Amino acid sequence: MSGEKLQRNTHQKTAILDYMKAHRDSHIRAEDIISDLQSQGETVGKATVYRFLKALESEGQIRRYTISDKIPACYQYVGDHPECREHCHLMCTRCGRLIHVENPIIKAFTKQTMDEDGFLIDESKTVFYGLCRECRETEAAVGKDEDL
Amino acid sequence: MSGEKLQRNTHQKTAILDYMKAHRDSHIRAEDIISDLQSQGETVGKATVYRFLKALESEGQIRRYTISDKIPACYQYVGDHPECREHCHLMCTRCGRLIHVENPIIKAFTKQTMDEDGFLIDESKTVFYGLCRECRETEAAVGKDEDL
DNA sequence: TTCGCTGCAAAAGTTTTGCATGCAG
DNA sequence: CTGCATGCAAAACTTTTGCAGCGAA
Repeated sequence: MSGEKLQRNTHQKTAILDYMKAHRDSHIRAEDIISDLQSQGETVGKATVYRFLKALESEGQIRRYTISDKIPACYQYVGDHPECREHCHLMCTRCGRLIHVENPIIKAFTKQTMDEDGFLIDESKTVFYGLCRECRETEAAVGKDEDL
Repeated sequence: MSGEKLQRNTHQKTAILDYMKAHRDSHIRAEDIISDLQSQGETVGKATVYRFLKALESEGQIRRYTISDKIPACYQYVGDHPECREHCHLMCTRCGRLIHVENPIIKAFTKQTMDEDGFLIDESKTVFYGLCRECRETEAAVGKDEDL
């Protein structure tokens, strides 16, 4: 639970984690990390990226998910501190933005679900999908469906 | 919006959709559908399965997601009728069981999120992850961590 | 009969692995 | 120094596509 998977602190790991943190409000693919870091002059191979991404995911620092058909897997930084996982997230299916929400209503729902269904919700894993304000406004203005 | 993508009704499509409905309480991979249907004597190729799965997903009848590192993509039937999407789901990360929940608390949360953040939640896409009663009991009894 | 659907196999992508070398501790 | 981590390239998978033939309407 308090796992230290980073047995050695390499500049590759630092670069990847920094990248994830810097892009915490958007969805990024493994490929993005690789090409962006490499064009920044960082030496990093895809094997390292995939390996470290997987390690971070099992530590709970990042989350892996699918937004659309076109993008099989993307990753997002969700926080390394326990309190960062005490809330749930809203993800915009249009722009990929991730919004953190801490809301007592969800706590009430979590409790009720446990009482009625015996189901223990892990809030940190919960993501509400929908459209953020900006995307709704854009969509309303354009009146179109262009997906990403 | 009222799409009829099934322009022709073939036994392959029927078999795939029936399979999805029959297994609506668990997570299944494309590969499972292919091998299970084929061992039932159904002639169905993987191209057809992937094509139809994608069509069903864009229609909203099934949902695609990732549970664990080991399983990149799994699919689940979530209903073809509009009212079926008026609720959200609890998914057990241990056994993959999907539980349907209709709860006024969530409606309140949806409304509040819209008022405060301008974020329009699509409830039908929402999944709460956690442990179902059975898996919690099993886990408590075994006191172990074996994942799926 | 028509033309959308299917299966096959090849192609395109994505992720993992083996192994020699590099570098953090 | 020691041995975990990295990069490369090949392997293993997953998903998509082209195309000829099938079969539902």
